[in-house]
Amino acid sequence: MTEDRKLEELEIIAWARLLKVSTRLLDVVERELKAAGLPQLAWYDALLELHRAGEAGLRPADLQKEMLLPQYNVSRLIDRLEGAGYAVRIPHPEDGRGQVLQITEAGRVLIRRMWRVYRRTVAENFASKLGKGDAGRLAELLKPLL
Amino acid sequence: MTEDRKLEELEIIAWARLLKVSTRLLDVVERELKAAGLPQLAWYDALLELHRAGEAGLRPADLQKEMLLPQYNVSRLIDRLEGAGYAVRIPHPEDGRGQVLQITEAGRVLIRRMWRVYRRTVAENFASKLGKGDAGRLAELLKPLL
DNA sequence: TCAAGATTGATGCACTTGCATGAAAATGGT
DNA sequence: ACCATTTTCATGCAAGTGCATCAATCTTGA
Repeated sequence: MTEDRKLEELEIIAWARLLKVSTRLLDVVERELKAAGLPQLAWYDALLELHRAGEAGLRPADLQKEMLLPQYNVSRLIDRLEGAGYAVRIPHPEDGRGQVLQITEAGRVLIRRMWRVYRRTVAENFASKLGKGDAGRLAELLKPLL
Repeated sequence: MTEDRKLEELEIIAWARLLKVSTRLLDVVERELKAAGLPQLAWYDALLELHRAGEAGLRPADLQKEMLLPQYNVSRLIDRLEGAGYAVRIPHPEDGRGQVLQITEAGRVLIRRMWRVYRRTVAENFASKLGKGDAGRLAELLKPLL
């Protein structure tokens, strides 16, 4: 049974703050990436998944699940990644409908360049503002929400 | 001086989790709103600001600051709100360039309808998953990030 | 084995967003 | 008072997203 009680004041505040913090930080990250002449964070996320998948590659549907994006959106994101030379589509050897995605060397280079900017931005705007041990506490608090 | 040390593992985890939780929950909220035949959350945010501004109304530039949206985006959001009858643009009496935005009665009705769905979704997917006192702790941890 | 249904991925079309720029009014320095 | 600058808001055009739907292939059950 799902609870149906009213939201407490503190719960609303926590939710609002969570929302504000994450959108604001995402905003900063996107701005920094753009300022550095780099693509959107979504490209990073996608390429990172492909990178992790390694030689075996990843199927679009799996990428979709990881990224919480609608199918058509993934399809077009791949279009652009492939167009830019950061990933390739390979026909799936066993499933004639599907394909396998792999990151290219250029893609790996891009990931590293993006990570430098990403890491710095998160360090400056997130990590450095937390007190000692707070990151761990925050992670713990958020765990049940996943 | 901004810190430049590497990110600790726990900090990365906290950041990733924060991101995941907020985007996932936002996703659910948007889906629930749509399922209820209601507009996007952005409309709620905008109308709520206008509602809070009361009789005096709000200038587009102020709305923009609150909502963290680019100027052109706010301009067009207002177009749609006005087109749908939820808000009105009134020429600013003293500043000939500007205008004042006011929520309409229909807008107030919409807010209430949206809040019911919004509240329920946040209660079910956020508040109810937190332990006793965790909302307060979460809010405290996030405070310095604002 | 074969037809019904499910799964995988792409795409046409309408709408939204991003970017650059514009027009109109206000402000500020001389 | 006047011109240059700034502020406020809108908009044309390109790019991205949402939605519905499609074609191709795979799976399942009789």
